[in-house]
Amino acid sequence: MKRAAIDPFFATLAAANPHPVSELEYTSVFELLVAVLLSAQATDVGVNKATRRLFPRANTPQRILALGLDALTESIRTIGLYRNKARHLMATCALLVERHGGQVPRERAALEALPGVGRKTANVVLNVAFGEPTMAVDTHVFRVANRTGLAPGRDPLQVEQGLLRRVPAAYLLHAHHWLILHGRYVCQARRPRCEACTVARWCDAGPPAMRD
DNA sequence: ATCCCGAGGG
DNA sequence: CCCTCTGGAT
Repeated sequence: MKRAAIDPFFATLAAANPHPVSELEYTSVFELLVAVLLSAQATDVGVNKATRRLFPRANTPQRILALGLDALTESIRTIGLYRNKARHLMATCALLVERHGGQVPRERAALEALPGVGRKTANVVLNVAFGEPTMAVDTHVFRVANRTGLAPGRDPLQVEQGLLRRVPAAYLLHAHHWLILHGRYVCQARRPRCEACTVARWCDAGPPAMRD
């Protein structure tokens, strides 16, 4: 993708999604952290199904610790990788209580020190909960950035650096959600819906007939 | 590089 | 059947 195309690319996505909100359901920073931790290799629909069972039973670190590993595991059993996620979440809750007064920390290093929390999850929490201009690179962002030529890279970190360099500052705060929504509903993995795509004219993979 | 791992779509 | 889904730990 040409550099001059990047601004109109995001302006078009922004116009289509005036309020780019996560489709994950949460009512606190801690619930956001849990939802994102559970979202690894899972759909938002699947995450919401699990958190609708879990949060009424326990939606604070203390309550999850009190719930116990077995009950926690049972509560999220419908989601993929659920045993690892339950173990990680339990350990994360223990750390939050021991080191952070039961609060979700705002520092990247502290976030990434939590079991089950890697760079992508930390970037989401920093961006969505604390308003920092980070770029979380998940499967959608990775695919869209590569396919369109917006920010090509072999691994997520490389794509993240490319996006931080290339995405205009005005769009940086919401670029994460725009790229996810675009990837989920238009630029799908199996069969990208180029015929319905509003930014195909700037896309490296767009049909030649639709390109500038 | 490999493992984890259910649900939904094609 | 196969692939994909807002990855992280070993």
